[in-house]
Amino acid sequence: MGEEGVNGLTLSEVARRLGVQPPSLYKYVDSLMALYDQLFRRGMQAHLEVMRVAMEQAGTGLDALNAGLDASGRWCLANGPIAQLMFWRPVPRFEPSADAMAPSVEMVAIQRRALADAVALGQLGPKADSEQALYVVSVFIAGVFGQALANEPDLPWGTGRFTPLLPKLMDVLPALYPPSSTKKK
Amino acid sequence: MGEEGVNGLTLSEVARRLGVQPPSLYKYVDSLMALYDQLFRRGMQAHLEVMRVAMEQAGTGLDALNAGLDASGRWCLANGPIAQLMFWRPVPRFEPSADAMAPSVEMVAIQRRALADAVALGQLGPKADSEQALYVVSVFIAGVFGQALANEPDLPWGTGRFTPLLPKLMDVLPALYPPSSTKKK
DNA sequence: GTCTATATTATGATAGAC
DNA sequence: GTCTATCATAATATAGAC
Repeated sequence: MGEEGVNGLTLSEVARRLGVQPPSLYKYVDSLMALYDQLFRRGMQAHLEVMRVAMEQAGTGLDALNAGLDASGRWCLANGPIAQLMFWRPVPRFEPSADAMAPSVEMVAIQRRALADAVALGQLGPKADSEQALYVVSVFIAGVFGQALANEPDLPWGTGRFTPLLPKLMDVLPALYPPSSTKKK
Repeated sequence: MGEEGVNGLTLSEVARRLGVQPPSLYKYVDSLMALYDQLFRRGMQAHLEVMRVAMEQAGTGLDALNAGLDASGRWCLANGPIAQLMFWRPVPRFEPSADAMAPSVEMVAIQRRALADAVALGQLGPKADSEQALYVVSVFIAGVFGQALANEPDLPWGTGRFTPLLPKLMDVLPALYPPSSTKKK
């Protein structure tokens, strides 16, 4: 997928690199689309786990959210093609199964919780406890990750022109959702 | 490209839809990659023109920048697959020619100029007259456009969950690059 | 400027031997 | 669990007739 594009994956090439004949693969996978589904499922699971651990270690509220996005960005950049498969859907006739999508639902939930915590802590105004705020955060991460992957895919997270911008962008969240009082965490 | 993904374009399918045999196409185009280059070049040209007109009509500084990004977003969403070809590079062995890239260079220049104007007008602080500020803006547009195209590709610009966020994000630019004095445009 | 015919290469998938 | 053989399909591209 890295060499030929995400939808350049073929069972023939997989077989070639495994030193095996193509029909042998059908003992392990039902079809090419089933293989994509496996890659999608495992990717979603690994990504969720990485994010969850980072957020739990960081605490609550904005700290957790920032740590989670940082971990997410690192994982996505380190797993470029899988992340593209997960978040950009570049394979026309591939629809992930409900099973494969499950971790994604959970991921949204923990981010939503972090936003609610940030509001409870007075880090953000009440409007940040919303779907819209979640979309804003998703735009930040999608923008940074997308630009990094398209323009400097080989640079590690935290270097280059784009990935260092994510913390700066997260710092303006309070400008978008100003806390009413001035109490700090 | 819309139906099969950007790199699902084939000369055979083009011929099929033109009601023509595949070899006939070689009178008009040297190769599949040359066809991609034409699509890229014309797309870049049209996109630049749309942006330039919108910015000139809107005035200078942040007004021009906002109008340009709005026009850009509309164009990209209305020309999804071409925009993907232009900004995401989803075709592995395709490298746009220098000729095809030329409008892109000009596009960066006019955005840079709008940022400099915004600083001169006191709308943004001096640090906004920088490459970094350009990257921030590109992250905004890439994030919004990417999320819109991936999640709600058929909704027009200005509707849905993501594209209405772009003006709100542009509104926080002064929080990222605060003007030193408080003079307004 | 269009066509037929063809070369070359590749794919996903199945049947069935071992 | 791996293989060979095969089916059906598709792609880019060229040669050369008309």
